[in-house]
Amino acid sequence: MQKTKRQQKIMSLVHARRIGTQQELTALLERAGFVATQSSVSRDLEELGVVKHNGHYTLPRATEGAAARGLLGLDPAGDCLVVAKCEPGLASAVAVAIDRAGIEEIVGTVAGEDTIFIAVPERKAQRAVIKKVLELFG
Amino acid sequence: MQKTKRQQKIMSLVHARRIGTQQELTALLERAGFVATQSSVSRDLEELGVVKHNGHYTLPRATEGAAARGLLGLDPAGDCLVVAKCEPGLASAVAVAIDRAGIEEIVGTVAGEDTIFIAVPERKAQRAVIKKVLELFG
DNA sequence: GCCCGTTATGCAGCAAACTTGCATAACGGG
DNA sequence: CCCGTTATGCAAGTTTGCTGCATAACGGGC
Repeated sequence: MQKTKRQQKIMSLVHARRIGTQQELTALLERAGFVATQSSVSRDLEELGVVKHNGHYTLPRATEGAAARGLLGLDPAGDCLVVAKCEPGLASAVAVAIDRAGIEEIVGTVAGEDTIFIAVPERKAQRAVIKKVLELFG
Repeated sequence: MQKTKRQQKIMSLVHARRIGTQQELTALLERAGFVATQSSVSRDLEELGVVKHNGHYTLPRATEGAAARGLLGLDPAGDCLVVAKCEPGLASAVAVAIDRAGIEEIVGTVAGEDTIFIAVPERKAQRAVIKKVLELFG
């Protein structure tokens, strides 16, 4: 099974260059010896949590603006959770900001010391929420 | 798949009575509606970490050690959550210990008064996390 | 050492889950 | 409304997991 290695390659490619389309990424993968279709690439990006931002794919890493406000990272978990990592003690403040944004896909949030659990209805909403929260803190 | 339920039954049986052999346990299981061979029971005991001590099977020291440090139980919930029950007031301390362990499958944790939610990426990771946390507190 | 009761394990068969490509639907900018 | 791009239902092929059978390995008692 080459899925794992292909995804690793995708991560390094996404990190190294500005990739605008899945077709482009598919071609780069093929040049690296990983033959796959756009379907698979789409699913890989989904699993890896890579999002398209400003016209190119990028790791869902919190921006400087977000870090300045306590948000360090966002990760999907299962189908219905998004986990936000925050600087110690700031999770509640970040959660309040997220709650106030009134993002429709969010069912509810729970904040601990440095972590927030954000409940969403289903997988599709995870990416939307990650994107919107990043925008909120960008 | 009845493996999980069978193992739960094994745990309750081991907790409730003095069971001296796997044959005996197999018979008790069958009486409870779980038909399985000694092979499977052997593998179950291995997975559950049940050991033979003083001539009968007993729950591993790991659990006792864990209780001494505030952790009372671990249960999967849905596909992406593991719920840890703790002694009142100790959830945060237990959560800190879990966080510090740096278990790779864990996406994030949120601690309440006596309960911790542990987010994992998917179902497969639940078992791994439960096992690793138990080892941590053993 | 030799039995014999007990436990562990290699192997094969079956079932469930995963991965993938194809075709096509859904989305979104212009 | 188009068209480039991305997501997804479906089916085929593959992998992984669970199980029982047969049997090997272990361990206490003699």
